Amino acid sequence: MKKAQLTRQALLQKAFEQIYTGGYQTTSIDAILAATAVTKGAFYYHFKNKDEMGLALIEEVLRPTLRLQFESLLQSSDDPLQAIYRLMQHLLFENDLLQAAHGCPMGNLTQELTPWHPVLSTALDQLLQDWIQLMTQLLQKGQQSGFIKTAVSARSVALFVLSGYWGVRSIGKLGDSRTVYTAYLNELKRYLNTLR
Amino acid sequence: MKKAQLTRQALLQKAFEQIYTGGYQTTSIDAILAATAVTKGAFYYHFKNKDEMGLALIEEVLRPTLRLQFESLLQSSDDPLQAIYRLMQHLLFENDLLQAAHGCPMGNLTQELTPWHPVLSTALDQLLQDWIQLMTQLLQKGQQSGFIKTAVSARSVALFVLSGYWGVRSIGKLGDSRTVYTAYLNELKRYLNTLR
DNA sequence: CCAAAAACATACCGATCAGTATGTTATGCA
DNA sequence: TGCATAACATACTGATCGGTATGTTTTTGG
Repeated sequence: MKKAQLTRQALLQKAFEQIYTGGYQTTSIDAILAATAVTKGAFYYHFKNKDEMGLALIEEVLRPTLRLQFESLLQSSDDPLQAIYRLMQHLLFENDLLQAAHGCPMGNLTQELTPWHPVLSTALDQLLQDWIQLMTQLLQKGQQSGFIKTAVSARSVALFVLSGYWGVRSIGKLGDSRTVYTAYLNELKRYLNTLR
Repeated sequence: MKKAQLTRQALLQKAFEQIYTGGYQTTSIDAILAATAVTKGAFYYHFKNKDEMGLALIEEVLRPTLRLQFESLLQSSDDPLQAIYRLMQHLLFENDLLQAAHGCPMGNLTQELTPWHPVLSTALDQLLQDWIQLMTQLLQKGQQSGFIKTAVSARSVALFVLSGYWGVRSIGKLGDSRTVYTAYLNELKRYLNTLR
């Protein structure tokens, strides 16, 4: 990789970390520069402004990461319900990029930016739609292969599951996230089994 | 009510509106003052600083509102599962204080403040714990009166339901909230029935 | 009615922060 | 090798915003 691309990646990476743990507004460009030992001139050479960096962050960091998670989800089991459960378990407990106290990166950004930043919100919406659609298709395939009863709406289930995930990550940011997550996973497992 | 208390209430009310629709950081004190025709001197007479106003907002606006919602929930039906469903339906569609595009006030604040504001986060956590506990007790009563199977954990269910609610309100802020909400409610109803 | 405190008004300050202006150095290519 | 441009460095600006200093008005109690 060219050296210039390396600094760009470094900026995006540190920006992601700081924004994930501290929020978008709270993370100043100066703080990112201090953490990366990059200067302001370099930053504004690579990005027109802070928002464009945010956009690049969504497209070049968040999107590939999510894609990766979902691919491992697809390979984790033939049974889509078990695959979904394992994914959630992984996202809540085992993934070392995600930390309990800091919630879901995408959920965090959505919540913070939605009221006042239409451009980034639209980008996040597109990501979410992909996410929903992938899980819906997975569930539909599960219905065709007889794993899941056909009486339920795959899209509703996908939405229901993702809602629960976003929500529990929010709740986990407040109190004792470990016990919250285990309680949630228990009930999620029970819920998923009612779909068979 | 004394005149001084009226201005205090006006400040909290407008602050709530602006913070609910625009976020905590984005809402400047100056903006609140402009909306209320109150001056800065009056503001800092009533509140030591912005954060103390945020705390008053949580305790004096959010808490009573939630309490009100829950009381109407308790009176809405003998069947706790139906009561919960009706509450969610009401919160998502019928409540005119809450608007689809702006999410859940408490969820919004939690998401935005958690990373960097421990004091307000603690206050929000206490509110949430009340919320969870009330719903847990409601479910336990439902188990005792035979509405709900005793095999499930009331606390897990409460957490599961509240997570879904917070999550779907987040998701609803992004895209077409109406269809999202209806799909969610459909699956929620199905889920709740599996608890019988 | 009048002092004292409550309640409010106005002008200002200092820090932060996104963004810019203007440079300098590194790199690739003819 | 030299030059054009990419890539970065430094110093600065203008606006915003939370908070303060210092007033003035209003209310209250004796």
